[in-house]
Amino acid sequence: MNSKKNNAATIKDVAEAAGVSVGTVSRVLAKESAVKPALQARVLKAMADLDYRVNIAARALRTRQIDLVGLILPDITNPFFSQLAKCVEVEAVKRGHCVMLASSHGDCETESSHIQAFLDRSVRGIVVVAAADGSGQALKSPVPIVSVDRRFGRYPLIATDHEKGAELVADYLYELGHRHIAYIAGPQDTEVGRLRRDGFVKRIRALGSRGDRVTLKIRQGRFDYNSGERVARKLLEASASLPVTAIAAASDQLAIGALRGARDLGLLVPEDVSIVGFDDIELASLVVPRLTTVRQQTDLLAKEAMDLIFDDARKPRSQLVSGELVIRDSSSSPGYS
Amino acid sequence: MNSKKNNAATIKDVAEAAGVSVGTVSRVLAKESAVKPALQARVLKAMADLDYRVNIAARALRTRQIDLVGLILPDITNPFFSQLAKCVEVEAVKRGHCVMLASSHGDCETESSHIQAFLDRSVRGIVVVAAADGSGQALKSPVPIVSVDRRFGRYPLIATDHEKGAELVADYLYELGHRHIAYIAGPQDTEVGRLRRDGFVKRIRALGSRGDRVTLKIRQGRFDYNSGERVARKLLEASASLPVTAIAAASDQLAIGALRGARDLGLLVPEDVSIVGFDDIELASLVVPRLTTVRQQTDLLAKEAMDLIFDDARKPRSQLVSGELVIRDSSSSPGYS
DNA sequence: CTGAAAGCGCTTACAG
DNA sequence: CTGAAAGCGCTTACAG
Repeated sequence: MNSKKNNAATIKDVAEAAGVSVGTVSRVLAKESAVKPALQARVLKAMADLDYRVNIAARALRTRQIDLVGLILPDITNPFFSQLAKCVEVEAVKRGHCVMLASSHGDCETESSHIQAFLDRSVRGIVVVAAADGSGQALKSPVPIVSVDRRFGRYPLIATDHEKGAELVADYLYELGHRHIAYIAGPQDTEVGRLRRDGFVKRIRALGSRGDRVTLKIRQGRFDYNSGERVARKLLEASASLPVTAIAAASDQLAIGALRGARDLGLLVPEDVSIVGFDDIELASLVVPRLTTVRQQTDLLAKEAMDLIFDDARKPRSQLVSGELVIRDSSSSPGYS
Repeated sequence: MNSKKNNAATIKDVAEAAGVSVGTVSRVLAKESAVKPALQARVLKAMADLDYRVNIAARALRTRQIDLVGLILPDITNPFFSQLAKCVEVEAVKRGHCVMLASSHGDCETESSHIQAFLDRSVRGIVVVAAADGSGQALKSPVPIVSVDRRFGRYPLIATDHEKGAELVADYLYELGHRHIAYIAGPQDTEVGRLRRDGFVKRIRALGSRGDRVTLKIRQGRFDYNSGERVARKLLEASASLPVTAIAAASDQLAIGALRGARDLGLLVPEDVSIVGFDDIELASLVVPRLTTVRQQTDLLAKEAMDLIFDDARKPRSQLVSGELVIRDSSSSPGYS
């Protein structure tokens, strides 16, 4: 019976080939512990000769840790989330980790079952964009969890300063001279939806009470293209008597839907109505006309989140990342032609 | 010393609590093997009482398998790929598996290092959209690998019938009466780019040699928005003398970029120029005007790929999924007003 | 600095 | 049908 099987080489095979103990091989694997150069060289050669690859499962069983971070998103096809996923993956790879991806489809139970699955797999940490407000309340986790964009349970949240971002838009539209404004809100059962709306509405009201009066219509949408189109249409059809000159939307997708809605009614943007979004997804600069919006710095959001997971020293706490107003072609002073 | 630690319960704890051997617990875990109902009930109760969760790493070490499939994409922010990722995730969850996501960023070395990382983690199989033509040639894998959309090495490929899809577009434009046509090709170092171009060009030439002559301009783009805009602009500016009445693009992103380019030149779509895409990403039905395109059935692509990974019985082999022409508002007969 | 050995938590022949 | 036991491939005190 040949001791050499056609299976992959193990640490034992390497130890034999190098004429050392498995402990020594393990130590050169770990890099930290000092091993005499001569032995180290022999071990390295044996590993190369045998095409040795460490067995991750065995290591995970011993150390109760694995180079893996979990990422849970409501919907990977949402361009903002896919942008975020990309950045999270980049940050994970930088740290020598892989990422496991799961979709909650906006459902809390699906979400928590995925979290449990990640925990079962001994992930190093979990990044989650919560499925809905109030999800994840009951959860206890042995590893760091950090929520991004939408808060999960009582875990720290890394998010854009939605309120301030929305204020930027309010200031901008008011300064342009708009006094008949509509706001298409995101879902009010999400914190993001509420913060953006509150930031916008409060600021507009404040401006209106100090200076010129402003009429403000608030409409409810989801975050997607279709509801943006539908709501904008109703808004613009209905406004024959008291026309709205500007629409601020809670997301770029809503705004892009609104662009469509306006177009279908034969209205020109920005001549007849200005439209402003939020997020600055890739598409925002490509639609016709290019969309004025608030840029979320996804790379920073991802980096902060991963720092929170990997920096054991740092106290885990929520953090806001500022949004930036990006002015493009979908906005102008009212009545401009 | 208390035998009860604050660590999670193991199979041994469950065995003790239920008064059976660990083998028996393992058997009820496996479900297959028959265990007497009375014992089974005791074990189940003990598991519930102790909030027992099986240790995946230990199981993986023993069985050399883990409920994990790998997914490698050139770029998750590409809407077609993110759609595909969503479908793959859904199919994986159906089969009780998690998915690991990695981005190759179009780089072959990054790609192969991710493949290796997946293999090291004992994934059940890998789905990969190749970074570039010819990538993955050298690779040997102990688990099934299947490529989707862009072939990886000599592994089976599940893809839309790009050639036939492109022919659909050629037939459609010709029948509408277009005789001055441009094609914006995808990268020719990708099979997809070549197949779509060849399908389109050959069919147009065939039609042109049998019936009315057709002038066909072929331009080179990548698959993204920006190159579509740039190329379309040059094409339409240059065509003052011999105007092009229709542009077929190798992807929706190209086509949407072309829409922008046309718009910036003051051209109306479809009145001045028809534009047709390929893929049917979500956005295609939301841009202004709605884009005529060829729909790729991502759900089917994902399902076939996963079937290939999980159906050990089935002979792994490539398969084409048909594309469907979706006619919307960006195309019409030439000279239509 | 290095080796011998225990042990992580499972699964699975092997008996009975 | 069930139990006792070996063993998957590592890491890490423990000696020396």
